[in-house]
Amino acid sequence: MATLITFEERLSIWTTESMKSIFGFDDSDVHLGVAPTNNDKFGDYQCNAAMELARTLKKSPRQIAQEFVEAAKLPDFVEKIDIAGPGFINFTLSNTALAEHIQSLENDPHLGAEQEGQGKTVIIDYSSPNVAKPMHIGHIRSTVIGNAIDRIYRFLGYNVIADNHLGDWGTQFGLMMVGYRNFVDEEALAKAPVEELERVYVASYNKSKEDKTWRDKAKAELVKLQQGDAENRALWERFIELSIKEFNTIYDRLDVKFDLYRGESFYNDRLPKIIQSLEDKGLAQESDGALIVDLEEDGMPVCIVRKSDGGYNYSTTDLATVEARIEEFNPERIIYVTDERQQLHFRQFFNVAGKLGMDANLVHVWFGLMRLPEATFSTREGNVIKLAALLDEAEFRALEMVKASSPDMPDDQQEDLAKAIGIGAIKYTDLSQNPQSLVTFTWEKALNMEGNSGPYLQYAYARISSVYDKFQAKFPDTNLNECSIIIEHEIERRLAIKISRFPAAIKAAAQNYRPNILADYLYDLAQVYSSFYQNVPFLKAEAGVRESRIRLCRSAATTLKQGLKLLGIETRERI
RNA sequence: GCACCCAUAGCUCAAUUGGAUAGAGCACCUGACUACGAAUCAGGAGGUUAGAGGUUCGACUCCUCUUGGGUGCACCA
Repeated sequence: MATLITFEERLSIWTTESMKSIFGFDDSDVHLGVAPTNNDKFGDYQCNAAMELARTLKKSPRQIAQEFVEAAKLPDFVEKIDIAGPGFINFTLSNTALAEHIQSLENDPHLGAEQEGQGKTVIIDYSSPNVAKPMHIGHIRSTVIGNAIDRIYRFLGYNVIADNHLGDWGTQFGLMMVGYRNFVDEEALAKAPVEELERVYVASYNKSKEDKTWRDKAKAELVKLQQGDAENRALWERFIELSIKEFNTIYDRLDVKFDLYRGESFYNDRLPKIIQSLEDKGLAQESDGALIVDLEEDGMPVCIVRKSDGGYNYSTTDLATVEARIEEFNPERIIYVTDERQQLHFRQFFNVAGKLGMDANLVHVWFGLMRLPEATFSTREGNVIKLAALLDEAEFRALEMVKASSPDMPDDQQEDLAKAIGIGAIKYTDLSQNPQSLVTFTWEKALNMEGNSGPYLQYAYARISSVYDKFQAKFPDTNLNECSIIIEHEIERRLAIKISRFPAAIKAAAQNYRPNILADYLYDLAQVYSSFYQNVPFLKAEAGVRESRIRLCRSAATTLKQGLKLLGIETRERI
């Protein structure tokens, strides 16, 4: 297994130790390891330490590099070392070592990725739609990004608990109760439950604005619900049940699975205790009838933990949620995936959690809002796109494409393929950009099927699969595992290097909570593969070279498939 | 008013977190299907990284200011 350590790690360990012994120091702030080069003409990995060490060693960077190169004994997997520019030390791996490494990766289900999460539990809180409101385009990012992070962490060996923290509690339910009893259309409810519930809510909300008795009635129903009134409770449970059922149809289409569906209401019993401990610690104080935590010292506005009417709000619920999660799961980390508007809230509540001594590493992964080229999405403007409609459209466009390019394929296979491609396109669009950037929604971009897109990757995968199958049909007696990979051609080398960097991409994506790092990597990999495919023969290559190239293809395919799976994007052997 | 975020090719986005000549896709131009699958490939053109200072061997990246946009800021979550 030792050979599965990445070249980057092996080289970094080696340069670090060599630097220390050659120049005689024990520890240093300087980063002595290597990084991948961004251009193959500089070799495969570079070490930049010489420049940084110039000051402390009082020598020129070139001189430091020179002394290092002369004194160091190269590891056997390095073919070449040279100095360039101001003092970059560049390393080129040996082709033999590279080939052997790729071969050994084939036996590892994790393709060389270190199982850093063994024995650690991580809770990921994502998607979290509100009960009785249909999921719309604003929910896609939390769901898709959260799910990719979920998959990546599982892959790294973490015990991941995916928790859908539904918005199932709050003042809106009073309005829902009265609205439901007066306006509901049972037929519409049977057809599209959540849409009808939303309509009911909006109608009730509008009426409450001009009708005070309506408002009072809603409030009374809310109090009854909170006090456990059986009838209201049953109705509320029905809202939740209908909502989850409908959300699940979306999650099924997106291949998203949660371990828990614990809404805010799950933590209700704990809220008074949270308030109590805030008061016991002298953290909370009365202000205008509300109970607040003053965060001025920490440079933030006050955090309200109990409203002047005695009700609790989401900061309190979130605190209780953390407390409960720590007690039950003892997580090493809790990751929240929400949009950027909640940054202040999370900073406040993380701060208060710390003051309460809650011992968990709380991380807010925020992403930029999705907007239209001309405006923001808003319910009032009526320009919101429902998530179901978005997925329908994606599958529809993909189906047209499949029918055009594979007219002879059976209908059910065309449909299955269209789903994989359509959903893949949507997910990839979202996952291939930095989460923390404002996203402008266009149908053209969301459903892009060419160039840097999900379908491009799926297509590359299908082409490899096809070649591989043809090879097996033509040479049924060849056992590829007995045929060595031989790296000679420049494009073979590029592909092998690319494959060997999969673990680094995964690691960076996990560390930064940015699936786009993985998406970028996979796109690069697919590009190198496509170039390989188009520029050198393999089925038609001479024996020996042929098997080597097919085996390299197989490695690329495995990596591509695994990587896409971690983004939640499906692959098909035939497109 | 205060705080957070953003600004990169005509458009949509990257840039291994401070490294070498800032890269992709779309659109535009040129070339490659009688071929292991053209949803592809090979190439061309396109940049004062919003602007001005600073930090250092080195800045799209860090600091300060300016401009332009987004989002929050006491009882909705």
